Amino acid sequence: MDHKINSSRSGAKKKATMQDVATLAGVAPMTVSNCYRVPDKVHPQTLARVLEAAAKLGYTRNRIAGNLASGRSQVVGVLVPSLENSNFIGMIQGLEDRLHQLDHQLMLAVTPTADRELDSIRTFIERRIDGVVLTDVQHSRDTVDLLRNARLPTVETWSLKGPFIDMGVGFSLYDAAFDMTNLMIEAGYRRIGFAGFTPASTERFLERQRGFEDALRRANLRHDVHAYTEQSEGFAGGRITLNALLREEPELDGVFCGTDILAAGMIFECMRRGWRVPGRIGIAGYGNYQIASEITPKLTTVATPGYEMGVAAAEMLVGRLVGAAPAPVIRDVGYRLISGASF
Amino acid sequence: MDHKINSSRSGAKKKATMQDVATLAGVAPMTVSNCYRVPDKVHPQTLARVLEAAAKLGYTRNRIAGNLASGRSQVVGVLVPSLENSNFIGMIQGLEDRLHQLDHQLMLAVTPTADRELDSIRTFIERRIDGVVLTDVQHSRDTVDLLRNARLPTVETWSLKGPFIDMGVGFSLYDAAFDMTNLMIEAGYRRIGFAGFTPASTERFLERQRGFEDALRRANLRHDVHAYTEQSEGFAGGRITLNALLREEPELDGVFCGTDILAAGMIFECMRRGWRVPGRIGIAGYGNYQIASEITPKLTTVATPGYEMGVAAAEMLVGRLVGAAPAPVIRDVGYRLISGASF
DNA sequence: CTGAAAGCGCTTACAG
DNA sequence: CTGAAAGCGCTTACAG
Repeated sequence: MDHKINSSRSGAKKKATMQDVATLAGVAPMTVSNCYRVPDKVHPQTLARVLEAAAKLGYTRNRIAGNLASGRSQVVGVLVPSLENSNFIGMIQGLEDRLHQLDHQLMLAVTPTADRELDSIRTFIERRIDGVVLTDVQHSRDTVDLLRNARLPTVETWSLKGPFIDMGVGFSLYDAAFDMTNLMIEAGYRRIGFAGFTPASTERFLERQRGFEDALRRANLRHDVHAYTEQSEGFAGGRITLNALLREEPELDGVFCGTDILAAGMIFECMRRGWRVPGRIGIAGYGNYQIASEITPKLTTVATPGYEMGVAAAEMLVGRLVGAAPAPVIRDVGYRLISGASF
Repeated sequence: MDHKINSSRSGAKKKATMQDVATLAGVAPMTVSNCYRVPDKVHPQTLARVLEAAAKLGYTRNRIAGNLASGRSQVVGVLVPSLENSNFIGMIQGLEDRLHQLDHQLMLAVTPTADRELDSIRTFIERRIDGVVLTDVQHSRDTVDLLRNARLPTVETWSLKGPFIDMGVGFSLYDAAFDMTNLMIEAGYRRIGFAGFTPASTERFLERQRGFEDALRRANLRHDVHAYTEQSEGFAGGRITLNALLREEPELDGVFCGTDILAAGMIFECMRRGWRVPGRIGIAGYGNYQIASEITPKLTTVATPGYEMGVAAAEMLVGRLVGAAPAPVIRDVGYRLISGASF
């Protein structure tokens, strides 16, 4: 036998193949294959014999070869614009967990720009991934075309609206804000303000703000107390917006903050003023960032369902691959209100 | 031609192959292959003709087939115990960035337990990854054996000490703490305490504490002012340890906190007391968490080089694969002191 | 610079 | 429950 091909790892024993296992077990290679793919359909004694032979040889199946023959890679690609955002991390975690259970693997690409997204998708397709998970629904024309032409099962996340290339999963920012605001109203708050960032995430903030306003409107309460600050202000934005809100509504008794960073910053500011939270003022957050549970009082906040979205995306993709009944193409995974002590 | 094999995607056009491109371009399949692998060695005119044919057919190479033929997958696996820890995220980011530049892909597994780690490595090997990056140097006997027997290029991270299965990359916690403490000493601080968590991360904290103590010892300063708290206390740990340190050393003028969470909590406590930071007291952090730059004053802290570690791991792995000169097996990526305004 | 031949290690649809 | 034959789409070492 000629081992030259193995030259780069000249010291390595050649890996055992299915053929080797078959020979040792006294069966055909296909039977070995059956042992791994459909063990139920193999006679228990045969199965035992084969597995023993495999163990003796230290055999590990080569799924690359299997992929080529079957046309399925059991790999799903996920693209996120950044790893800084804990929402995306949660989604990756959900994907990984569920995919692992479903015997699929996760290939990750970080794609801060449209070019890089396109590039990574192209590479993923060359690697014959079975499906792809995209962040958000804004993608270049080229990306959309590429995905469509390849007929690659695709899930877009963080939106319920689309337009979707294929499938979508998300939740309603509006509903989340609406519910949270109602919770504050039910708790007795009557003069509630909204604090948000500007202008970066305008679209996403607007949806929250509409939910906020509609809840107040329905309760016949004042719904036009808003304040905005730059994202770059960090915690200081909490002080800035609190001051602004108080100027507009001196009787302010509650604030719905568009993110936990603002909420935390506002709590720090209240601490500085000697205001009790709650008591003097109630504060709601959004995002369930790490700080939400570290701060005192813990924030009552909205958990964005990154993890759940990842799980759903994994299920939608694998469901499609195994050819189950055509599942719904858009999934609403909802959200959770995390109950803290900040109002 | 029989298309039945394609049954699960019956509507799909069959994908073009290298053979198809070759036929259209009037060359041999191998020449098409050459166009992709070694374009420099192909006559420019031939190259152009082939690429044109490929474009016309919407051809995308099938790297799965290439992998099988070449024995190289150009995929690197990374295993992290959790995605909650921003240090690991940084490492993944570094890996992904560098790997992308080197035309390799990243497969990710989250492995909170030793069993899951072993399981994922097994799957990775079945997928014939070219190398693997592990978190830390504590791995089960089975994992070590599996990796050794497979002769899979392996990099273990976050340690300089090993013992390593193969290669290792890390930095010195001791040096980082030593340098930071010296910085405080040079800044004029004379009664510096150390605040840490207990008992979770004992080993890693001890290394920091030794660096801290040696720096003070060298300057003939008191080096036995320590306080510990539970990790679960979050920011409150800053208050707890500050109080404890003050009981031991009423003249305390500085604190080196084992993590930014403690440092931030301590700043909040100082805020509450009306103490200026710095001025009344100087505070150093560790970890360069997100909060380090969000808080006022910004923390002077140690940046753990997760990103750099990922980059280094990518280079070590790919370097090994292309068979470059046997590179050093252990790499110290150092650390950076982030200069804030907290002392 | 170009290419013929063999082979990478599996899985497929099916018959027995 | 078992297996013969063909084929998945590339890359290899080499000769010309």
